[in-house]
Amino acid sequence: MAKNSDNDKSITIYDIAKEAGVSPSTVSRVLTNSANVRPEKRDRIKALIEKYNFRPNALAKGLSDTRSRVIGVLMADIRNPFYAALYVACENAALARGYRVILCCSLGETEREIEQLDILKQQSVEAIIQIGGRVDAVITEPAYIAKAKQIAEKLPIITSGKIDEVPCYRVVIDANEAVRLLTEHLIELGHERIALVGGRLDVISTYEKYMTFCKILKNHGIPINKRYVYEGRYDYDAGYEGVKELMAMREKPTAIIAINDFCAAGVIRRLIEEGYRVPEDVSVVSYDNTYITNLTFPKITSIDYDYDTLGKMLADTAIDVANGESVPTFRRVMPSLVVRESSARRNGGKT
Amino acid sequence: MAKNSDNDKSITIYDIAKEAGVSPSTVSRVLTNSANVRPEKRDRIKALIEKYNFRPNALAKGLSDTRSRVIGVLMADIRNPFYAALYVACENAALARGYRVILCCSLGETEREIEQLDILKQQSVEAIIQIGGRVDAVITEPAYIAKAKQIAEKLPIITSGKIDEVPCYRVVIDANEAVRLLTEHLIELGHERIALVGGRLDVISTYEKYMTFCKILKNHGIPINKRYVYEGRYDYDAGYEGVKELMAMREKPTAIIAINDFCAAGVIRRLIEEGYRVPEDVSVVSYDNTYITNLTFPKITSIDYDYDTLGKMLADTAIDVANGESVPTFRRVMPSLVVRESSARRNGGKT
DNA sequence: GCAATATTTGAAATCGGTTGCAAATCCATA
DNA sequence: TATGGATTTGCAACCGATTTCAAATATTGC
Repeated sequence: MAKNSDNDKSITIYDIAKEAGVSPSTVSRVLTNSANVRPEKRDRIKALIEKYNFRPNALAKGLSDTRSRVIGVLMADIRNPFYAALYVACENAALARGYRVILCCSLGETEREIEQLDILKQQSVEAIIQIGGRVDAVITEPAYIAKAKQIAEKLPIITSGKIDEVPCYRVVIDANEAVRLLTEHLIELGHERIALVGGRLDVISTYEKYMTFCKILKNHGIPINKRYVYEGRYDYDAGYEGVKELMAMREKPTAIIAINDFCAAGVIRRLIEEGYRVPEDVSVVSYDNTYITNLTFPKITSIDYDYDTLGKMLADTAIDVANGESVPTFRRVMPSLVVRESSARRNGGKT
Repeated sequence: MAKNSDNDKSITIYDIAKEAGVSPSTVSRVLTNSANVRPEKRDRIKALIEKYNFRPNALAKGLSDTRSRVIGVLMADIRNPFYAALYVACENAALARGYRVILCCSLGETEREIEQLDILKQQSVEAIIQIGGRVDAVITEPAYIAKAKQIAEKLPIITSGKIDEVPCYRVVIDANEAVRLLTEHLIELGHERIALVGGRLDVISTYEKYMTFCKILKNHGIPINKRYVYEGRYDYDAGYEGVKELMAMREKPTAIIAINDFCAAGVIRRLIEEGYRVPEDVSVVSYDNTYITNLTFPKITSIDYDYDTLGKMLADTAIDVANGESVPTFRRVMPSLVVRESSARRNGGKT
């Protein structure tokens, strides 16, 4: 049961070397495939490696060649399916290129995230992927900026968001397109009284969504009603509370864009509790297309980000930069709309 | 933007030493607090550490003192909220004791999981927490056993499940108690025709649940109907399909125990589609108490495992064992029942 | 003020790999 | 068979910490 005492020592390159009757350098060479080794010896060494199931110590390797082959992924909370999906996508992409990934979750605490930037550096990661800007944590505190700046001087930072004043590589979802897809989807279904639920306008990404939303309405000649914007957190409760407020209005919205799937679930729940039918009376759509969209009834129409592609782009950018290749500092990926059951043509139903 | 070229080199203990006019050993001593250092020097060194925000290279540290202060966590899929919750709990507990955590997800592929056992060892983790036995992946293939056995000789393995033939420390949820809580909850509500949906009986943990379930029914003098068991995967579809089959029967069940929350969501969906009301016509309960229980309508009555406690126990066990402390090889944690909206007293309703 | 003891300190070895350089071995050609 | 160039190999230094051991310095008691 390995009480961490007895035969703890692992096999090293020296053991292999001795048994093969060669020098450690030679073993290293076959390990890394970095130079020719006489076939006869090579086979002998390989056999031993096989026999003992030898794996070079990753710590030592990282130390000596100063290439740790590890990248760090920093995000708010892996329990959020949006992040989890992206994490797995990044990891798969990294793995495919021989890199490992270290995960750090700030859980929304700025201080912890600052700490984690240091930890990642300490772990000799070759690059940091910061997946952020999507949750309540508004990480723009000066202390965070300062630390990120400091780190960014040593290590490339790749972000799916945006870190003020900090030079980093950005791989972002085209938010304008996302807003457009949702808004025009609803407009095509005949909706004009469209409400926005959840998210805070002092979060840049949310604010941008709002602005685009207004622009699109204007383009379609639909009047903008500021009362149709319910600011809140990025969770279920925000949706639930938002509906309470919106449906108490005289001119009730006929469609709601929730800031994410969690929020949409809250929206739907409250609507149903109040006796509205979704989507017959009110259409509900949201961003993220996590599996939550399939768990509610009705299933939610949502914006999909193609997590695999996005994750791969993040990881590839990180690894390319780490390898000194020149990489565009800005990339965007296009979202798409997945229509499910929660959105439908507007009817004359109850107002 | 750190193109991984220019001033890549980080500050080392030597730099600090030189500037402080002392030897590296001395710096190391203040770093690890392992011996006295004259206050004057100590302050000087600490100031420099502060000034440069110096953090000792974790690779070098791990290499030299052969204590990596890292434990590995191996699970099927972090995108599953059950695992995610447990992971975060483990990580927090580990962090609190100065340990870091490396996450590996097998994504249900046995081969990948085998590979990851090697990777973790290669990373010099001090212990491996294997959170498993809960999903479709029935990891009992001989190759896996063999590898786990091999690893277990070098490294302590702590599991929330059970790995055949492999000696490991176990921290498990009392499944009997979980089954009992659910079953008696339903019986108290007047249900006798209780169905089991999802899960495969050739998965040991599922089989054990089934056996306990039967025993409890018998204790209450309720006849066992084998047709009320719908085997399937551990997901939404299993629940959805299960209901289709069960509700086609003559004597329909009045309550359903789903193998987990995903499955329960499918169960509820299908019931509603078929015109049943939950819980008025059919009660639905499940295991895991993930946040999914709050997203459905009605919210799901589910078994909670107290993830924080479980995670802490796993992490503490891992760290204690790694530190050579003697630790019980078996621990159990008691689950509890969280009653929500999906279960109610049986009524005479439609059969 | 000096010996004896206690505390600080630094030199050097170590952890387990990689790699530059020079020596050793190989092969082909003259 | 000797000669030259190309391959293969091993030695030794290095990556950045920790730690043992002995030397240097400080403190104490007399």
